[in-house]
This record gives sequence, structure tokens and C-alpha cells, in this order.
Amino acid sequence: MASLKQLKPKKALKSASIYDVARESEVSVFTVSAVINNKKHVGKNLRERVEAAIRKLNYRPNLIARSLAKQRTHTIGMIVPDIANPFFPMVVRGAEDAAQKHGYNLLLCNSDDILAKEEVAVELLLSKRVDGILLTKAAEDFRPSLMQMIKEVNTPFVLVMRTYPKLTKDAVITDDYQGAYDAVSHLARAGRRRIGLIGGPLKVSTAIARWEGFRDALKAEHLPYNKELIIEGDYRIESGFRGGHALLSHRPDGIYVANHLMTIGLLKAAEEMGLQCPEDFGLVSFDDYPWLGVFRPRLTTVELPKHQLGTEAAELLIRRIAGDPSSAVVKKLQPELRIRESCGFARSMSQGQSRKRKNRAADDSAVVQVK
Amino acid sequence: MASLKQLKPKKALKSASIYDVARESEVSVFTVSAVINNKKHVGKNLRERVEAAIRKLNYRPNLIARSLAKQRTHTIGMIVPDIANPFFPMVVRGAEDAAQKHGYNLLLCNSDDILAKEEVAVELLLSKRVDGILLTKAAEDFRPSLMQMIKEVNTPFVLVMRTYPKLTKDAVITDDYQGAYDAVSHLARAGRRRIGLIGGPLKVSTAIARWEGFRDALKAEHLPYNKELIIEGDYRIESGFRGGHALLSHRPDGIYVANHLMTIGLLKAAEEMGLQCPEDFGLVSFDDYPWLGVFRPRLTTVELPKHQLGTEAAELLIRRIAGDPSSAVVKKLQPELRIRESCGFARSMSQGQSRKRKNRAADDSAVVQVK
DNA sequence: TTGTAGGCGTTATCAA
DNA sequence: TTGATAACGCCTACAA
Repeated sequence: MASLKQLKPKKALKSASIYDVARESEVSVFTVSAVINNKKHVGKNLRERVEAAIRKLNYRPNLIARSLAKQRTHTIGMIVPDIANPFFPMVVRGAEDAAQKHGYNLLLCNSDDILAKEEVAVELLLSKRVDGILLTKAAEDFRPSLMQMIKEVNTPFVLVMRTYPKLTKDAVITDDYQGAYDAVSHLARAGRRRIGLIGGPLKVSTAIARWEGFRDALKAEHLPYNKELIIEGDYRIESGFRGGHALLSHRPDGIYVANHLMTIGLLKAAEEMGLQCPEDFGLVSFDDYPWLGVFRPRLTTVELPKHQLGTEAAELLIRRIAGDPSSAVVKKLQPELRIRESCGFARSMSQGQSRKRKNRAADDSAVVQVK
Repeated sequence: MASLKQLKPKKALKSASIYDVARESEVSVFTVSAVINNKKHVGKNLRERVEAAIRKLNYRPNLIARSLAKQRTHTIGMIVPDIANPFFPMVVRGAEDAAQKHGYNLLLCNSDDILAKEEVAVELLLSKRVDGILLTKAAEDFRPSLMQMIKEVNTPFVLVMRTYPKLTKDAVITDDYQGAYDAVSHLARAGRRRIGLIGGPLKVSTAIARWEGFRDALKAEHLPYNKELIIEGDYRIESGFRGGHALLSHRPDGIYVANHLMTIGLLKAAEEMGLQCPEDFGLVSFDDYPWLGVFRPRLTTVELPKHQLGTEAAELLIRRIAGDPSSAVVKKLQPELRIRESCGFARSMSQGQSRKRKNRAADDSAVVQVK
């Protein structure tokens, strides 16, 4: 079989250019360009001739050429750890909605939270001259040369979910501290006293904030901070599974898990150990999803406004691209506690309500707006 | 507050070009270009001078300019209905992995299965001169002018999940007929006799194939095809919810649901009607996800190889871009029945096994490779 | 092996 | 209001 290299690429049948239109309508390229970008100062006469030629030749401006000339690609790069992590699709969707609304496209990259891949992605995006970059930063620092290059090209970045002040202070994040605090407070309210944590990797900002919220809520509730009940995971299923085994062996009566994937792992571990939720341990998890309203155990979660996260980040970035000189800003979105059953609390409280919610597809969790 | 329009965009501090490198290293741009694209015939002497200059100036080739000159962007466009539909992230991830491996980037668009949005996306991608497009086609036909334009520019398309022969026969899909057939056969095997369907919109190819599989399996099992037990949904939660109410009111004892989102809706409806799964009705659903292994009811599903779907599609597209002239091909990937509990079948069968599966994070559903 | 010059399709600067 | 013509940054015959 012939190697791919040897095949000659099908050459695009050169489509009509602005010159072809100019010739066809017997005007200069300047005029054609003016018509395309509908400037006002074009004689109605010529305009019509040009438009006719455009239709006739089925002319479409070549955006690559335009980008080269205008030094703007109307493309923004977005780097996420993994689009297959259910947290990110809605964030990306939010960003794409905002981008599209303002005439931008999204170039998507996955970093797997690996610095090397992230650096490669950034370099590529910069070489492709994206107008700006939306980044959920991996834990480690960029190497200095990349850092310098970023400064030189002056391409704006907006951080998503995680801060990284060495790069930029512009960021859109969620109030993870508050979310964790609320989750743990709620567990305490539900009567749990031995509360454990399965958290994220402490080298990323979200994990730190969630851990601090956990810690401070315990303190406020006068509950013990028990080292053996603290597990550091990596936001993936497997770490929730292993961490779950370790944690459950110490028999906590309440657990706060810092994201959904680790919760899946934890539940798997619990099952293997023959432990039930909420009977044997109360559970509050982060991230909410539509399916959590129908499966058991009904998870009490702290929902993060994923779509908004994406739109706000994209919109901030687009403002920066447009030259907004206002000082850098960290926008912190508020989470929302959704009380269902896994915390072992809702049943006694919300039973009266649920009858009234008939005929609604939306899930019937009790919603508590936090702050 | 000043309008955005009035701000002047921060102009990128013009980064070093190939000319700067040429001047710095006192050679011609030709040589620089040769070095960048590491051709062989470059004097070791000059090569080193050039490389030094590149480092010194922190030079990065401008890929936009390169794209204009070479008529290749090394970018592929991907249009999906909605990245927030949990089915697609893994497909996109697969495509991105393959793209990245071959030096391509992914420009992502959401169509919401709305023709108008899809057409806009296609036009934009073509204007941006992507080298090829991965498309999950919305139901209706492209308007003729777009169709013609696509033919003219000669940009290759590969269809994902759904066929649309009017555009191209190149497609990577799943064997939906077989998957549905297997699902329904399994329900019959589990002793269900009144089997209902909540299917997708019959204007898309996947929904038709799944319906046919459903129908033929019933026939093969000598079970009645009961019109009141057939619901046409739109693959969204809400339609599963409404369809679920309608369907359940006729008391089927088995249900096949053609995708995950509609299953969520169905379960919601069942709950409202006080019906249990699998006690009151056996259930087999499409699409499998990690979390289905830990929540109840444990869903028996037909898993589709999402990641592979993306990689195969991207790789086929990249071959087309490279000029592979072989005739168009529909690649059909095989689904996999994952038997758990919602079908009301597994408990009696696989209980012996599950004890042995300790200490594995992977879910312990019985896996039956279909064909 | 290396250099020169023209082209890729737009936009933008001057004149006219 | 229009039209030449020069960028934009890179590639690539064709020459040397």
C-alpha cells in the first residue's frame, strides 16, 4: 500500500478571489473590498455591479488572507484538561456560545493536565495567531522562555476555573471555598460528626480552596479535623476509588468529595465494602448533572455554574482582545447547594414539597441559593 | 462607559519575521525557510547561524502566513449537535487525539441539530479554509447553493454517527441496527413480552436504524409490534420524560430507549408514576457511561465506541486531505451489550461472578461482545 | 548550496 | 468616490 506521503493532496480548485470579482465587475480590488466590508462610500452603481459579480462567481472571502492582512484571526484557543471529563463540556459550550455571538471560533485542545502537552498547545495556538486563549492551567509553571514569548506576543489570556497569577490575573472561577464550606456545613447540619474529605491535587488552586472550605467549616462546627479522614486525589475516578477504600476503612459518617468523577470512584469502593449511602455515611459531592436527579443514591451536590463560567470567560477575553484596558479581574461565581438524599438530610425535610412538583421534567431537588 | 467598538485593540508587538531572522543571520529568507522546514540541503555552517538567530530573536513561524502560502491550514472543523450532550465529548476527544497526532487542530462548532446553524458553521469553516470537516449532520438537506459551494471548494467531509449520502459516502458510524436488535432481544430473553420503544427523531439515520432493529427483533422473538408502545422522541431529556409518561401509561413490561438523555427523562417519569425499574418494567438503554456502574437502577446498556468513532473519523478525513483516492467508505463500528440490572436479567445470572471482581475500579457489568 | 523575485488573497495608504 | 500599489509573512520555482 502506498505511503500517505506519496499521495498528492487534492488541490482545492482555486476558488474565486477578490481579483476575479474585480475583473468581472470591472472595478478595482479596493472597491470590491469596500463592498465586502460594506463601507458607506461606494457608489450605488458600482456596488450593485460588484454584488452581481460576487453572486455570479460564488465568491467567498478567504479568511486566512484577511487574517494575515488584519492581524486578527477571530479565533480563540481553549485549553481544557479533558473534554471527556463531564465537567468541561458545558463550560466549553458556554464559551462557544459567547464566542459565536461575537463572531469568534473556538480552537479546542486537551492538556490532560500535563504541563508538556499544555505548553505545546499554547505554542501552537500562538503560532496560529489566535486572538486570545482560554486556559484551565495545569499545576506546574510554564517554562520561562514560553512565559517570555507570551508576554512578547501580547496575546491576552483568561484563566478558567483555576487561577495562575504569574500569567495573568484575569480569571473566571467558582467560589470553591464557599462551596466546600457549604457542603461540609450541611453535612454537619445533617448530624454527621466524623466528616472526611476526598479532595483534588493540592497543587491546583481549586483543590486548595475546597480543602480550606472543608477545614474551616469543620472548625466552625466544632468538629475534629482528622488527618486520617483527609484524602488527596487527582479529580479522576480511579483516585476516588482508591481514596474511597482508604477513607471508608476509617468509618467516617460523612464525606465531602470535591468532584463528580471521584464520587463515582468512591461509590464503587463503598459498594465493594458493603457500605450504603446515606445509611452508613452521608455524602455531599461537587458538580451537578441532570442524571443525578434520577439515580440512587440521590446525590446532594454543590452545583457550579458551568455554562456561565464559559460565557463569562469568553466574554472577558473578547473584551481584552478588543483592547479593554481595565485592570485585571478575578470573577468568582457562586455555587449552589442542591439538597437531595445522599447527605441523609433531605428526606425528613422536603417530603411535603415533593408531592407538589408533579409534571415537571426538571429535577425536584431542593435548591438553596448560597449567598 | 465607552463602547467596545471605540477601544483600540492592543496591537501585537510585531514579533520577529523570517526577514528579521535572515538579516540577523546574514542569509536570505530562502535559507531561513529551508532551515525552519528542515530541508536537507542546508550548509551546516549557515544552518547553525540561522538557528542561533532564531533562538536569539525568539522567532516563531507565523502559521497564518504559511497557510496562505501553502493553501493548507492543518485545521479541521468539527460540527456536533451539542458538546454538552454527554455522548459527544468522548467522540470529540477521540477526534482531537487523532488530529493532534497528525499535526492538526480542531475547530469546534455546535449546531443544536438546527439546519440554519449548521449551514452557517459550514460556511464559516470553509471560509476559514479548514482542510476538512467532521460533521454529524442535522436532519434536513443543505440548501443547493451551499451544496454546490462545497463541491467547488473540494473540501473533504467525513460524516460522524449519521449518514448523509447526498454529501459524501465517507462516514464512520455505529451499527445501530444491531445494537437495537441486541437490546430488544435481550429484553425478550429476560422474559419481557410487552416491549416498548422510546426512539430518536425518525428523520435522522440513527433513529431509523434503531427503530428497525427494534422492530426486527420483536418479529424474530414473535412478539407483537404495538403502535401505542412506540414513541418518537428527539434524543433530549424532555422528550424522554413526556414520552415516558405516555408510554408507561400503557404498561409495557420492557422498554428500549435509544439514548441516554431520553432514559433520564423516562426514569423521571417512572418515578412520578410510582413505577420501579426493573420490577415494573425492564429497561435497556443506549450509550454507556462510567457513572452507570455505580448508581441504581444499574442500567443495562448498549455501549457505542465513542472514542474510536472520533479517531476513525478523523483519521479517514486526514487520509482524504492527504489525497487518498480510494472509494468512499462507510465504516460501521460494533456496539457492545453491557448487562447490568435494569433489564431484570443479570441478577440471576451473574451473581456468582461479581464476588471475584473485587479491587477493580472498572465497573463489573457483564460484557457481551456482539458479533 | 544559496539567492531573487513573485505569488498566496486581503487590507490599507496614498493619490487622483 | 475610486484606483494603483504596497504591506502582511511565508513558500517556492527559477537562477546563479
